Amino acid sequence: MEREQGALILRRLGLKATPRRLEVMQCLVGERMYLSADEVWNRIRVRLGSIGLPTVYRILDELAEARVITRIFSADRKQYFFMCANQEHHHHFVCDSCRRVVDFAQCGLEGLAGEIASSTGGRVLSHILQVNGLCAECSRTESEVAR
Amino acid sequence: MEREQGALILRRLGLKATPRRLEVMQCLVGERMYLSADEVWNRIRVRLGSIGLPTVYRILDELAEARVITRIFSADRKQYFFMCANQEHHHHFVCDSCRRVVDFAQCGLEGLAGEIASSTGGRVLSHILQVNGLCAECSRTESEVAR
DNA sequence: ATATTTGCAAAAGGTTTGCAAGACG
DNA sequence: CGTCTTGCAAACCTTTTGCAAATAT
Repeated sequence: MEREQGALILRRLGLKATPRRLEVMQCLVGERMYLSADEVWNRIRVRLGSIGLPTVYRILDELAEARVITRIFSADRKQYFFMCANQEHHHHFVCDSCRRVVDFAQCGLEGLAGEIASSTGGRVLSHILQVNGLCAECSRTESEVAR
Repeated sequence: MEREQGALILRRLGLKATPRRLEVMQCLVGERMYLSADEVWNRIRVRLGSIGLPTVYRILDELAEARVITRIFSADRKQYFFMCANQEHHHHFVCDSCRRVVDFAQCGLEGLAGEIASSTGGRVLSHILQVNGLCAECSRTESEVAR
């Protein structure tokens, strides 16, 4: 992501285009994997000289709120963040080994929502769907190791 | 769940059938909704006289590990627990209002796994699927209020 | 100029741990 | 009786907050 493009997104959100925000965005775009707040912090700290962890949290919250980035569910109860190019309804295939994320659109839950509604009488409002596994590369590496 | 039945489950897991464990299990069976550790604690505290919150956590961990209970994902980063009668592969329809849980089996993800594997070259190992909304009762109540 | 943003230190809050005392089988 | 459990207090660790100083527009 160009610096200018990041600034544009921020202004559209009514946020000032500060170096800290631009670095956070650039960091998340640069990675093809999800990161925790402190991982983002450690990466951009080097380049910014100094930035507080609370600031990173504040920025990540703003961006997640604005749906510029996505929170990833994790069993360790930590928050992870990922920049998705895709703004349509979609889900993530998350690699358990390298944490890379691949989007996929098909979720087939529209039909399921109808089934649940008619069988239970309730109303479906949202859903969480995340597929975990090994990406192509890690899958290959693992089978080589096994040999 | 009968007390004796709970004891049987515990013994099969190689765990001693202590009053604390039995109460935790009975509490979760009695509720048709998911509970946080401290909610379980507050409920069984009354009957046990005294029990520490760490003990509740330890018991919930053991039971979740053994898949006797399920952890529920929540946006507030707290852990919630629910006893599922159903041991087959299934998912939960969670009511956002009263937190009641309804199982459903259909998830249609077998096909999706294949699609992801063939399009990305990766391997699907697991998935998280949870549907949120309003159960029949809460859905009804809400529309009454709206009137 | 002024509202927004940030750093710092400290608090919050859920969860975990260490260890001695107690209970189950 | 020996091993598994539990209570208690304290630690942990991620995330949040308060407020004064700095910065973007």
